[in-house]
Amino acid sequence: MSTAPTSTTGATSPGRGLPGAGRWHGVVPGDGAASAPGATAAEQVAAVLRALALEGGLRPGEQLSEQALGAALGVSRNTLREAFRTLGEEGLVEHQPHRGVFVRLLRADDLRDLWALREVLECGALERAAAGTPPPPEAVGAVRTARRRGEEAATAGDWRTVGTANMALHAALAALAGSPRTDAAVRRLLAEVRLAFSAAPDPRAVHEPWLPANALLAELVEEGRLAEAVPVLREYLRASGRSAVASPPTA
Amino acid sequence: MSTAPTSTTGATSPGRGLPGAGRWHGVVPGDGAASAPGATAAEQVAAVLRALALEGGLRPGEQLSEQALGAALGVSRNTLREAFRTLGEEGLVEHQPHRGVFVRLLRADDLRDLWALREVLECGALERAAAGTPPPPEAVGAVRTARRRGEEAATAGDWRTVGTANMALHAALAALAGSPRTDAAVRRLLAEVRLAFSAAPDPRAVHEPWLPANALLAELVEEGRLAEAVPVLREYLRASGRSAVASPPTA
DNA sequence: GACGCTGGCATTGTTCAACAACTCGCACAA
DNA sequence: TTGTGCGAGTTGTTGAACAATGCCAGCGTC
Repeated sequence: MSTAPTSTTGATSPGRGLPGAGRWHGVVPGDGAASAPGATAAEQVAAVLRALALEGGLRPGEQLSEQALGAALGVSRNTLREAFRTLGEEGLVEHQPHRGVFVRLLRADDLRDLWALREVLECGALERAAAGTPPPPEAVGAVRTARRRGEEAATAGDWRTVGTANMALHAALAALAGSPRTDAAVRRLLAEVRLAFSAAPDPRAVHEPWLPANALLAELVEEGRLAEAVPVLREYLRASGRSAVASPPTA
Repeated sequence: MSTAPTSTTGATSPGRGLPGAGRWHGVVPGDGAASAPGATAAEQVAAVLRALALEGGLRPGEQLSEQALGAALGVSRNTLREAFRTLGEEGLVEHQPHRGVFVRLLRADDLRDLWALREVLECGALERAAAGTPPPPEAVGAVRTARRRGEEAATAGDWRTVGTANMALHAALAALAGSPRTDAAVRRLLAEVRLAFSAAPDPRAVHEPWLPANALLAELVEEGRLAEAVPVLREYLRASGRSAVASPPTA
């Protein structure tokens, strides 16, 4: 299991310890990974690291040294620790007491678990939305926007953005239920899903196949046919899960 | 540590001081809420505060002062902050930047949301358990144990423990699916549920009515009739949710 | 009297330096 | 080869200090 080549650099490697350490400096100030200006430093740091992990800037299994990262990001160890705790609850990093914080490494079992729970949560949310009062226009708009963004990015060949839009679409579908706790749970799961995809060598192969299904789902939602969207989403997730498990990210 | 005035802090605060502040001292040392000895201080603090919040030791809406609490618990502000972060992710406290952390206050909408998601998650987990391979004996044993504990506590008239066992039973039911992420999500939800119940004036009225349903569920599970347990659990949760919303905790 | 402003004050946010506690790799000895 | 102790390095925690923010009371104005 410890086949991870990155683990060897765990202790002290002045030159090669942290891959692309210097780049963090360029990421810190006013990075595109917008974090609210009013946010605290810990939240900003968490946002930066989240973006980094989700875009493949951090290798799964890699250890995040408090001292090195704190220096690179220009924050104190205490602030960095608060950010770590936030990311830990999101499932992006793993905290091992007295050992350190490691970028989460997802295995086949994790992927199965992830997709199984997604099916329960997302389909459950959509079912609730279908059973209750029609969702507000903004919620439907979010679905439409996510679909459009994904298709535009696909046209532009920006497959990583397609992946982002894809996650946004699923979040928007779940948000139709109008349940803040469902939203939070789905957000957590999708963060892990993105982490799993972040290491994919060919983003296009990962994201492109689902564009037609996304379009169908968005159209059903826009037409208010939520009940019909539920089985579509369920089949979608099952196929997607099989695909993800078949091509494990940590080949 | 012995510095427990807590009155000085409220010097300029004519409105509301910290209700029951002095009681913290009695709970801190070797409290029943056992936290693993190997755990870090931050985790121990989180465990103490969690137990306090769940047993009504902290009033919903109450502000948790870093300085006062840190002094009372004998830890530094930084450590306390880490514990706050943990509890915040569990939904037990709410962190408002530059204002402080407050014990979570659950409103009627929160209760509706909570129970709706419980239905999706718990029933979804049970359905999955029914569809897959039979759960391991330990998982079934956990259900049996939780049921027994609840009934014993009821006989003894210890209704707060009945509530705890009740939550454990629901967690055990969801755990039959064998999904770590489902377990984590359910644990989070149940923590909030316990928080909602913590302020109940009459624990018996809250917990006693569900003992028969618990027994039925446990028996179905022990006999391997998981599929039959699903609708039972669903009706259970709907009735329980109606009851909880009908008698809001912050009457 | 009601409203808006401007202070002071308490609390939170963050940093820093230091020490304690722990893990891990490595040399050494049986 | 195996076990053990040592030492370096990391994480855990503290305490103090300062900055930034929010709250509240007092004041003046309308």
